[in-house]
Amino acid sequence: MQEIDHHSSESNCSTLAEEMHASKKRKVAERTVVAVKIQGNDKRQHRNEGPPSDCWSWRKYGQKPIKGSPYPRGYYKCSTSKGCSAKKQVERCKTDASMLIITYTSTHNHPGPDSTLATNHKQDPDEINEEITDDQPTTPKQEQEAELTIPDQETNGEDRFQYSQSPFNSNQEDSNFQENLETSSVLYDQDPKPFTHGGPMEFSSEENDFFDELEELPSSSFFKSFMRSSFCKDRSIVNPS
DNA sequence: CGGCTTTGACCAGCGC
DNA sequence: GCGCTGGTCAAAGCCG
Repeated sequence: MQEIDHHSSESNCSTLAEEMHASKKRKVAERTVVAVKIQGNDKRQHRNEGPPSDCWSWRKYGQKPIKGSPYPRGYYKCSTSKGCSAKKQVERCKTDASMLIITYTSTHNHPGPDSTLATNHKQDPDEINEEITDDQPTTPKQEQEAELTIPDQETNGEDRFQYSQSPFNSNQEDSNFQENLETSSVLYDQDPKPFTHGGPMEFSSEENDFFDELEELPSSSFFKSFMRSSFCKDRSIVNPS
């Protein structure tokens, strides 16, 4: 993963970042990295580090031990739609077992889960929060738009999402981040509630629980648009590559 | 019975 | 060119 930068936890996952950088073995079209903090009450996570629910259905197709990490990485494909090429990799931060690093690859080529949201999320919601990175192009306007609207969300509907401090939380880091962007073409930034943002997302009580458990969710603007496109009714696929 | 997980094997990219 | 490592495949078993 060439484009990750988990400052997130400089303290937490510094090694992870290294690992990620080290693992730029495969050239991948587009990736979105999400750091998910798991809670102690998450049985599945603890048992098997199952994939945090993001409203899509995922089928595990592989697991590999990762060099330098005590935890294996799980490989998941989207099973919501047969032809969907969306995949994700789930691994634990080797320095912080409570952190899951989820790397989304490709995008869903079928209508968002919103339709399935209410009925299809068999995977229990886990908590997610994150920090994202991605090389997927998002229109500047979209990003701006998203960022501009965020403050509101931040101040009001915290009920669904709680983002903790992202590693890039400060402006300072943000600027540093920008620098990174310039050199790595990675997009980082954080902001609260990518899901609620944009609106039409409605979650079942189960989902709410899920979100209640969220702790930190720094997300990139791309992530926002990604999630939005992925989870919102009005949007379908962002990038059917 | 269908779908999912597990797991070993295989393939391919990258560094040396 | 070779070895290492990550990513995927596919068979077998499990579970609801």
